[in-house]
Amino acid sequence: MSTPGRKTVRDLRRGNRAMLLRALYFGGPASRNELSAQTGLSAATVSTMTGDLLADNVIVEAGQVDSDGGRPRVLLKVNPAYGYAVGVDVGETQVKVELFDLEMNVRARAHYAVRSAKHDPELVARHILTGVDAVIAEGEVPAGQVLGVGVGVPGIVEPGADGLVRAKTFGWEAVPLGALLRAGTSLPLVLDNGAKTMGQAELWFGSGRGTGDAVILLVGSGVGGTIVTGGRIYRGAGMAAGEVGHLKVIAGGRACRCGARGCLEAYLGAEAILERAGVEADSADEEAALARLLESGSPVIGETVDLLGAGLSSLVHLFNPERIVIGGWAGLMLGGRLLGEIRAATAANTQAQPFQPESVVLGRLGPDAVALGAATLVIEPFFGDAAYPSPAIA
Amino acid sequence: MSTPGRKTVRDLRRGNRAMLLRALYFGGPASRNELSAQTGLSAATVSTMTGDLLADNVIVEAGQVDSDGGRPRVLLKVNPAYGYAVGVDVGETQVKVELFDLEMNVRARAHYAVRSAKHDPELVARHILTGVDAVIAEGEVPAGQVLGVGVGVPGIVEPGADGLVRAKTFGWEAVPLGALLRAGTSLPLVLDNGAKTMGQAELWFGSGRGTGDAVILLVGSGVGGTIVTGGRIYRGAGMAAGEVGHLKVIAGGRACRCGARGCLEAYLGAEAILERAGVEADSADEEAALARLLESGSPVIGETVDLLGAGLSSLVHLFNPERIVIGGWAGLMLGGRLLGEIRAATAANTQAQPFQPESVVLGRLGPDAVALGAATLVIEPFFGDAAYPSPAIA
DNA sequence: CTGACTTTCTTCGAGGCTTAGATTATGGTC
DNA sequence: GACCATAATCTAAGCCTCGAAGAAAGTCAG
Repeated sequence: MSTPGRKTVRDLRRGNRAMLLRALYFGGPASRNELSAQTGLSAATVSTMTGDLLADNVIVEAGQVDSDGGRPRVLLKVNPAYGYAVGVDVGETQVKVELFDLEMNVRARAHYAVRSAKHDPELVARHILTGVDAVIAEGEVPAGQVLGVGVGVPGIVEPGADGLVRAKTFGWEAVPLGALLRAGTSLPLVLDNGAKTMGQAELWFGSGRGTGDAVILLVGSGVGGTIVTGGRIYRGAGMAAGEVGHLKVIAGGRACRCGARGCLEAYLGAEAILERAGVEADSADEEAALARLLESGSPVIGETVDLLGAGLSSLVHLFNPERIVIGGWAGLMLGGRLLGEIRAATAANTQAQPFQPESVVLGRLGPDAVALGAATLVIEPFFGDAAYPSPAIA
Repeated sequence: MSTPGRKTVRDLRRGNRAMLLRALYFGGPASRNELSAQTGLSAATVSTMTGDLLADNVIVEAGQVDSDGGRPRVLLKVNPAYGYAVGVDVGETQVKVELFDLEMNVRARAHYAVRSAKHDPELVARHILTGVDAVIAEGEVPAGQVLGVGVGVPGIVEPGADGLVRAKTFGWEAVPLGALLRAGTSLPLVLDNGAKTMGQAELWFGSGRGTGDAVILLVGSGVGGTIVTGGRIYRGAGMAAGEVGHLKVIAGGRACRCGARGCLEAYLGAEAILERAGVEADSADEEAALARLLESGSPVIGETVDLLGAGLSSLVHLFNPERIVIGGWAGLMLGGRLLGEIRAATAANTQAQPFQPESVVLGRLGPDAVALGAATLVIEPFFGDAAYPSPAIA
């Protein structure tokens, strides 16, 4: 058994405070009275608590609204300028650094091209660090108000202070990216898999919004995923859960770049699809090539849909999710034209009872959400009880 | 986002009380002092809380132990006679009803043979109800002390008051077993999939003990499973999660009795293995037949191990579990001789990083644990904050 | 313009909770 | 028998949330 193990009477207030902040953050502006109804807390408690939060400048007033013949209600909202978070997307071709306020409006950006196929860890770290300084300067944010830096990387991030990253596609074998960054900044750092940061973005602001149990698929050049249980990203015992790309669909089948055979990623990512169709394309023109292939009516596409359906069926039977979100540029391209076929293929592989075809939907945020999601990782502790496994912190 | 939403100061005590009971239940007898250390609660709190629990008769003293030259410590333990739970295993060939005390000692049993392939729901319900009365009478338990009846059934149990069960193998299509039982007893009822009740048993008392994230496989005639996240069984949005048997291993492959193709269960359960080997056997002598097949060195066995390895690999990549437990009579038979091969097959399909071959282990409880696990479902609320999705309650 | 009414928000006392520190209980050691 | 060590309980203090009562800030009829 695990130990939820809450303790003192003070944790109680922390928890309730977090709940109230969540209601305010995701439910938009609300009056004290509405908050009381939403959270179940008494009006008295809401009153003292909002008093504290206002004093701390975490929330601010946001206008008034008349009430039928009574005292008008004062609306409250989270103060977007209370703090800022930096989100970083370490991608195949570039490093993107963006500064967000608490409402996740972009305040500044910095992009650095990276020569494909050559991902020197130290260079990447340097890009990130200069980028962080640049966006903070450009965004004109007071020094103490940056809450932290979230970094979405390919591959698996090991738990631990060094932020060890293993990413086959980058040729990274236990690269201590966390330590490299730690040496150059004193801001709080959070590292996580890019597919998970993107999943977090879809969960908070996109198609996953409001769901407690969901699977979010990121189909780009390769395939990644995020599993949501109980409204939170599930990371497993060693932060490596949710590797949907290496779900087996045909045991002993096509070789995958991970070294094994028959993984979903051996059939589904843009790279695998193009290879299977015999199309040559380097990562720069994958997008155009995939679009052409889709138009051409190649049988490879039909096979791909079938295999995706089989994979989704496995996910349905294992997780019984409320929703399945397909994202990533290739996923959106495929799903944009073939969502009906994908749903049908899934249904064909799945017992009717637990599966609703309409639960398979497309992502709403586009492929740029990795940095956004990485920034939310920095914000998340605000709204949580922190009694959950968190991404690696360096 | 989900809403942990704890509220009043009273929930706090309930939570701490549950934590303390858990420590006592799973950690065996302990002194107040040890409890204080284990739970992190102050000695004073432990003192008042144990006072309450003693007054309520939930715990009892269990002897003394000298301490180096000081006041001897008084040991406390959960009172096994505080209450009793009935566990029911609705199996293919029989209905087993067993009465347990809080320490999960069996106090009485009643078994009812069921003619194979004919599972009249009303008959099953009648067997259960007579069985419940019989074991309570035989166990000589005071009327008010039976805490409830837990029932492990094949197939999927829908959430809701009627306890709707869907079990293809029984030909049950939305059978309201909960309602049928409700009509015949006023005891609290809990229904869940038999693979999950067994998983719960392994989690609490068997090979899964102490793990927070685990996958427990039940391989019998068919294949079922239990997924454990955060120390609790994960049930998904509609109680249907963890259907490991319908994980795809070869998309478009062999037909499964669920109607789809390529499921793990189309290759792995005793039924599927024997079919693939061309052995005729009805459910009564499946066990002997499988044993013979294993001795014979049939190539089917090697294939089976490979496919099991592929399936486990999928589970590793999705859940990153701390441990994988293989249980069920066929699973134990297979794993008993071929555990090394199974581990190797899994490793061959899996990236080295997140997977430790030794994390695949055999179950420790044998196939009789379904009823035991069902009874624990009745006990579980005692130790929990109940703010988690629970099995269907009728 | 005034007074009644409505609705929102704040204040206050009560009841609970956990904690730290003092106190009592219970044994051994010299 | 004096002294010490450890275990368990008692007491006072500080938080927390809640319900009820009161204050605030409008509307609306006459």
